[in-house]
Amino acid sequence: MSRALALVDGNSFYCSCERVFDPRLAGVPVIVLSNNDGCAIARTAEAKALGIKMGDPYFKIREMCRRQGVRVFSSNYALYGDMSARTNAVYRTFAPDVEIYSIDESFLDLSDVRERDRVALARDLRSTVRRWTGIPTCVGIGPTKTLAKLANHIAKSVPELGGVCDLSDEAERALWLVGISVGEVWGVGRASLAKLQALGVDTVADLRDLDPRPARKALTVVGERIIHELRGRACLALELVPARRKGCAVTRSFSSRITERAVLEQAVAAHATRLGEKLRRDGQATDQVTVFYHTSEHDRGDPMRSVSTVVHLPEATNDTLALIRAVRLGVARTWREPAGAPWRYSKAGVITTDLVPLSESPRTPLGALEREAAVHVSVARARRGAWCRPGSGLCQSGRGRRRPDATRPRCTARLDTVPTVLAQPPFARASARIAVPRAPSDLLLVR
DNA sequence: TCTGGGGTCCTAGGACCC
DNA sequence: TCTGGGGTCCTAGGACCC
Repeated sequence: MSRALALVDGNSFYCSCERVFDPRLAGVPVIVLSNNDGCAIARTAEAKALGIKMGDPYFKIREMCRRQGVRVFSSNYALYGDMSARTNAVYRTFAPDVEIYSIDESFLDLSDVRERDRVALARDLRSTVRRWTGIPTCVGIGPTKTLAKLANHIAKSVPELGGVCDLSDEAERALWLVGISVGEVWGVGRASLAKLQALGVDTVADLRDLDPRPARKALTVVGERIIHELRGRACLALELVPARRKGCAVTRSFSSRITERAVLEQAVAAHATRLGEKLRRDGQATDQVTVFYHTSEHDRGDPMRSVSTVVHLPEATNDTLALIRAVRLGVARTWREPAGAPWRYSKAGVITTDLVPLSESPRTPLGALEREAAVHVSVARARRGAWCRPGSGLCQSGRGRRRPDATRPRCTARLDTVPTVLAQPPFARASARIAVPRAPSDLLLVR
């Protein structure tokens, strides 16, 4: 039996969750906003038809929403998480092997289902999920994850398919691939799209037929994997056991700009508290916390400041009080009283990137090496327009799906690096790393 | 002409995802 | 007035070691 994966995703998932609990929202444009009601992160088809884009700042569309009768919701992640669990419970009654890929997407292993029965099963799955949870879904089927994703994209964009698309058949698949832009492929973002277009690659079929070796030069091994996946050769495995989380962050924009140290300290303490909750829930711990805070890149003309500092803890912990002490220390080491116009900070957060299972965290070793925490403070003049958050790994121009503005200046902020030795002696952590044998080929992630 | 060589570890930054 | 909050993986290059 041939390998077959289905990607099932909830349509406009957050909006659909809201609709489950208020049937009057059916047929009405609905959007859900990000934290602080900053921008639109979920839109129903009716809202998309009004021209509302993913990530649109709410203040720019507020008036239009009012005029058009768009129902607007703040996000409610407890609700969405609960609904996600319900949909996955239904998926498991159709396929025992399910990888939960995101809050609204799961891969199902349909390899044991006969090829001619797969579409019917997918239709049954859709209607059952709709009946039992109220959530509308689409299903894409293919021999690899990348093709299942693409099939799901087709299922969503071609209404005649009734929400299900099966790309198992190679000849039929080839017909679809010539008509789809390469930018729709999972893993091809804005930067890769530009490189591919320069190589004369416009459609998914073009990419499938590209020689993998030059592709690797332009797009790294990731691009080479995509090509093999598009040809039906699986490079990405179904991951049934969720991987241990490697990092954890709690960050928030302030609802309004802040200038006072006490307010900042309160905020980072709250973030540290939340961080401790997340770590304890996962049975993880950390021995270093990065604290950052910065002014807004949108406040051109204001004095700008971006701070990121690493605070080392004596031993790995997930204790709230220890984490709060650490982040307050981070603020104490970096806070500056303004000489002139105050810095108006827009966002703060705490990040850990080196989590260990609590059971593995070693006791403080005697005579351990002292380490230094470097405090990076960048001061960028607004008129120069340069801006980044050094040391945080969170450069605005390079991360996430933020940065639609290609003209935004790159990170050229001047860095003043001020090494700071903490009063509390930091300690090196005995290595908890376990050597993992390398896969025979770096291409194949399938086990 | 020519400045050792190779391995590992770590970090910063880029790119992508939802 | 008002522009999200998380994550992952890959590569290059420096530090360090023998």
